[in-house]
Amino acid sequence: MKSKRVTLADVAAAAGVSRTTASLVLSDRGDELRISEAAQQRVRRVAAELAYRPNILSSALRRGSSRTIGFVSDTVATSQLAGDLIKGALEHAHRNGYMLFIGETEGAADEERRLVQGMIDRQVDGLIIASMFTRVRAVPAGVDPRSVVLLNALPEDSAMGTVPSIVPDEYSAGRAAVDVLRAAGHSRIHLVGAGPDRGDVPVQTVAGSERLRGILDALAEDGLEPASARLCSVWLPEDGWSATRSLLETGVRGEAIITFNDRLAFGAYQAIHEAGLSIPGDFSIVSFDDHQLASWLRPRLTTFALPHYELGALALQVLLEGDASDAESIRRVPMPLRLRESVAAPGRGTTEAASSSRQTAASP
Amino acid sequence: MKSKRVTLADVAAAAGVSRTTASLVLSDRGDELRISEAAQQRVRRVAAELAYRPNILSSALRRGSSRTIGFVSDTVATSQLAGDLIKGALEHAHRNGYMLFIGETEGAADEERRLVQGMIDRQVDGLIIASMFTRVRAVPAGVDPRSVVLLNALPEDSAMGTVPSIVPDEYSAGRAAVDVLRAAGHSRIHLVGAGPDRGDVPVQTVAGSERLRGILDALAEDGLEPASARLCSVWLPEDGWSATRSLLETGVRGEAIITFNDRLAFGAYQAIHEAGLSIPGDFSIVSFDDHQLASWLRPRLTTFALPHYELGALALQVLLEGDASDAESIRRVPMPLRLRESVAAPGRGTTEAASSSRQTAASP
DNA sequence: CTGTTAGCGCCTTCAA
DNA sequence: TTGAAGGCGCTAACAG
Repeated sequence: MKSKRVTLADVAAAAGVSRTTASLVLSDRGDELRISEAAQQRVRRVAAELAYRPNILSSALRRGSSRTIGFVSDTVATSQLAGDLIKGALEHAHRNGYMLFIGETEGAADEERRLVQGMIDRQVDGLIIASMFTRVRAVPAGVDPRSVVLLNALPEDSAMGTVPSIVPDEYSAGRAAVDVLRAAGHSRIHLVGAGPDRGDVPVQTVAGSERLRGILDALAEDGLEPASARLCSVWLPEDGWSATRSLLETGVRGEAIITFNDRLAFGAYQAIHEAGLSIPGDFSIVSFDDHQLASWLRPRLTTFALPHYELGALALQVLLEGDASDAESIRRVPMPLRLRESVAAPGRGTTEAASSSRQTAASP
Repeated sequence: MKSKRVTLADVAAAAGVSRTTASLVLSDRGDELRISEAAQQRVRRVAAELAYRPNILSSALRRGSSRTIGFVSDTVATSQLAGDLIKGALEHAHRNGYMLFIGETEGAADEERRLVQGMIDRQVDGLIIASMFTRVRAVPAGVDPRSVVLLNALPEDSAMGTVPSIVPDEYSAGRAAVDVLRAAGHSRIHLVGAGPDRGDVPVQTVAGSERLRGILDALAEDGLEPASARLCSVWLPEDGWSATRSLLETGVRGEAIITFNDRLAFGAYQAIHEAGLSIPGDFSIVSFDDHQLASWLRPRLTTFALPHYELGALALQVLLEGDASDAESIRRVPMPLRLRESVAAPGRGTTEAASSSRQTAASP
């Protein structure tokens, strides 16, 4: 980068001491090893004057630690939902003097191998293996399990307990979604995206099955079942739209819907609005993710937020603290409720929340 | 990371040659320096068997290049719009054997200084200084201008010409937005977000003033002016909603709107729909950004895409190729048109595009 | 054709 | 209290 770099030897020479002395002073061990106050002052002053900066590469070579962490994800950096995953990890890293390498694999195993290898070649102190959506995945081969953490991913059975794992607490959020609607007085709750049985979820989505499990458990405790459920193999607005249309055709009104994510909810809003119905007057809706969209919709969408920032920060913290080998190696981070205007008491008609002046499905 | 690392010395010993020989063979200079075929084979075989990987830190120390680039942005990693900026840079880097450090400053100057410094301490070969939205900004102090590129940012006058800069071609997109509407037969074009005069843009947005300049120039060439214009100091859905409502109150119908970004367009859709009007029957809309949302709206939104991926990739390419010191140091990347269903010929009533079965503003 | 020697910049014994 | 020497892993000069 820069042609001429100031080295420790330069500082030592300019201060008239040996490299050792300069090194000790600058790593704050001068007092400990009783180096004369005068010499210390001189070294510090000269270092400041020359704007000396230790070369981390050489110190890494000598001491083993590069103060660098690798962050490898399938496609997390690019997804908006998960940008905060990186952000949490980055900020925590920088606060502690660490730098982060970022890599995206697009799900390709050989690309993952190359990225992980490239990071190890650069002597990273640890690796975060992240996934955009929560899923079960293998730990890359050939890495020291003591310095890896899975982020938004669960280890395969074989690696269970050997590698720490950070995931959102989807199960509790599922339960809480039911609680919100029950508290508003609803007992007829329709599901859009998954259900009615535990196995009725899109393939490979941990979030789906955990949310569903939480919902069914919470309902069961009140002796209830979903009023209806529609499985969508993909969770995009379009899918939410069709599922909700199909629900509307059954003629139900004044009940509640849990959509399995906010994009499905967006589609549900559109379908309900097209049918000339209103939210939350005709349907209360609760969702998951807290996509940016959720607060753009009108009425604003009640949803459980994926705690991306916290997940990312925690991953780094676990990695740095290194107390990885706890028995409790899976950490579930709470998904906070964003209580907004899409929920009201059951029954057709205008409710307090529904009486706002801006009523159409998608008005701001 | 790993406790025991295979070193070049290990390979040399196992192959029964000196470290130099091993080094030469493994860096493919064996033939050049005429090392015996037998020795080369042995070295390669042993290296493969031991899974030898050169330690890039030590080679960086010796040779100067760490095959690592620093990417510092204000808040780009977290924003969805700009995730592809990083992606473009990452992929181009990885394809060329480079690794990327990522840093986010949140716009804080001292944080930026620390991050840049942290990267230089790790001997990065170059720096990409990125901005989430296009703006004019200073080059960080103390970095070699030959190894820096500004991404989605323009250098201050003082640094103009010394540092390459990669930005979207907003001006041409502004012109092209007018062209799209003119080609559809529109001559009455309303602006939502900026205008009517060149100076009427939110502060500090290069995108705003360039888009506006392009629009006004293109109109002027046909002897036209905007039919109306509404400046919004912020470009969120809410702002587009109010501006569009105010436009609707003037009673115009069957004309065209250019919104200055897709979130404004989202608000415009909502307002038009609330008024019981349709797109593109009552209003044709053209926008900028190609936000994810644009293809979720119904009818899908015609918009000019920010070429984030290309911007990021080009930044890296310019950095690696090092032909930075061209006279032409600002590179403008075209913003491709995403022609969708939100544009039709002027005049109230159902048009071919408007006759689709799904007509409400926000239906999927 | 191959090995020896000498650093890159830092840290860490070990002597003085 | 300070300095000399050696080595982390790699590469480049220079011999042989």
